Amino acid sequence: MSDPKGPIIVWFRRDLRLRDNPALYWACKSDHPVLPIYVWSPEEEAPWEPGGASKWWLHHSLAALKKDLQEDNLDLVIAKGPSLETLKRVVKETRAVGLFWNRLYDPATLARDTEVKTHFKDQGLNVRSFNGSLLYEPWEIETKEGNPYQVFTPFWKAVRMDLDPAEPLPKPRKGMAEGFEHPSIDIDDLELLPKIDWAGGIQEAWEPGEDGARKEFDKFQESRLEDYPEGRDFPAKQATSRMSPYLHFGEISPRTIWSKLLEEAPSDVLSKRGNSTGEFLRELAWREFAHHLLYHFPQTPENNLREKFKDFPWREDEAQLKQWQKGQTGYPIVDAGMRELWTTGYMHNRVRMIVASFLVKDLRIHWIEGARWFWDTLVDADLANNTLGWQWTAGCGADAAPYFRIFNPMKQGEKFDPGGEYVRKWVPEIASLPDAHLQAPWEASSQVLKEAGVELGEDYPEPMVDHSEEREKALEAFQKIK
DNA sequence: TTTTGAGTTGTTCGA
DNA sequence: GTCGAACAACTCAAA
Repeated sequence: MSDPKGPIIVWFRRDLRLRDNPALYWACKSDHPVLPIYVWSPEEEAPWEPGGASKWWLHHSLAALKKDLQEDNLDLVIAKGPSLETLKRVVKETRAVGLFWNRLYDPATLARDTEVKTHFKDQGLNVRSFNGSLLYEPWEIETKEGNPYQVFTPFWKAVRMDLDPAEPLPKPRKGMAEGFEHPSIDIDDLELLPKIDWAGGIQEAWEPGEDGARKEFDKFQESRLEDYPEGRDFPAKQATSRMSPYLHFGEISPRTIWSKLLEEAPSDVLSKRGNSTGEFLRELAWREFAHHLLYHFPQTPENNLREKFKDFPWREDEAQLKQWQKGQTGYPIVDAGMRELWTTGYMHNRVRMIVASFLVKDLRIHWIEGARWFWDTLVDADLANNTLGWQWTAGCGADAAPYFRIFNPMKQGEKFDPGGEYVRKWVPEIASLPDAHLQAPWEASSQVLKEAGVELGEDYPEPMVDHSEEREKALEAFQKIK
């Protein structure tokens, strides 16, 4: 059924870019026409189908990709339906000779891709998959015993110095691939955008797509990187890289980031602490670590990595979970974070830890409830990172926070939002309180509250629980599973 | 096989 | 106000 002049299909998934895209690059290198396709099949990622914010991002990324490909005379075909069936149909209709893609590593898509690969290989197609989203393949990095690393520091020591990422591949040259016509549905037909338009805040904060990724990275490298080690802890500063959604959807590759940063810095920045380039690349290695862990421990999105946590006395409390989700806990720094998330699809990393600690330790609601909420609301929702982050906070994951590390929301607020800028932005109803009372309004005198025009329980909630009491209860709960 | 050192992001208490 | 110790014991990774 295949035709010697038939196309090679490039199956786009979470690699929505032209530069350093191995599947696209090698397809364009061949002397076949290239047919790029995106197949929307969220049910194949169950139970982690992309959430609302993620779908918003995807919509705009696909539009950007389609436009970018057009400049190379390539027409992105959009389809929906089960991947294997859809690809079978397209292969048949186009008499394709090859199918290329970049690998993914989460359990659901991995299983699907294996099935797809087997099917088309049996059909005699040239099926090739590439590494487009990691610095190393998960199976390449192992301890001397041959096991996957479960502690970050030895992992980082093992990878940082020999990491010699191949030069990022260039954008395929125009004219290398002849356009190939095939019917497509509209991106709009995928219905990725919310029915109620809640995305205004996200729209303002982000520009999805490969161009957006490069602009954001350039800005980071030029102006935010130098202050990164210090500044990244202060949510009002916006000193983080903001690369997470772009990395998740593959709009920039980690290899590109790695090589761009190292070409201007000596490689010993990786071995000593305090250098901003090294500190940031270390964070990129955390992303790598998270993806390797998910590959080796595919049960962890739902299950504790540490077995003994099965007896942890989690509480079920729908009402409290809702208060947390809506940013109505009465703890300003927590509420600020949860509202930033709801409005912009993003939350500053420092604040993610604070709100996560509050859910898991103060409320002792199961970490998976937090993971699910983040999954639906974050534009950078990523199964590997989300799983590692929540299990780390809860204490049940790899290299986890020790049981006694319980964030104090008032202290964290005073330390990392000393001028109250972040809290005032997201919790405007208490913005007139003086700095001294901003992180704990219930401790202000009635006089101070009155002057600020704040009536607790009316304009802004009383604290939903008492932090120091809950801290003690959390410590007790950990005693039980010792 | 056994031993040894070490482990992202914190808080509280008492000197 | 500042500083160091305590907060458990365990698991991992390497020697």
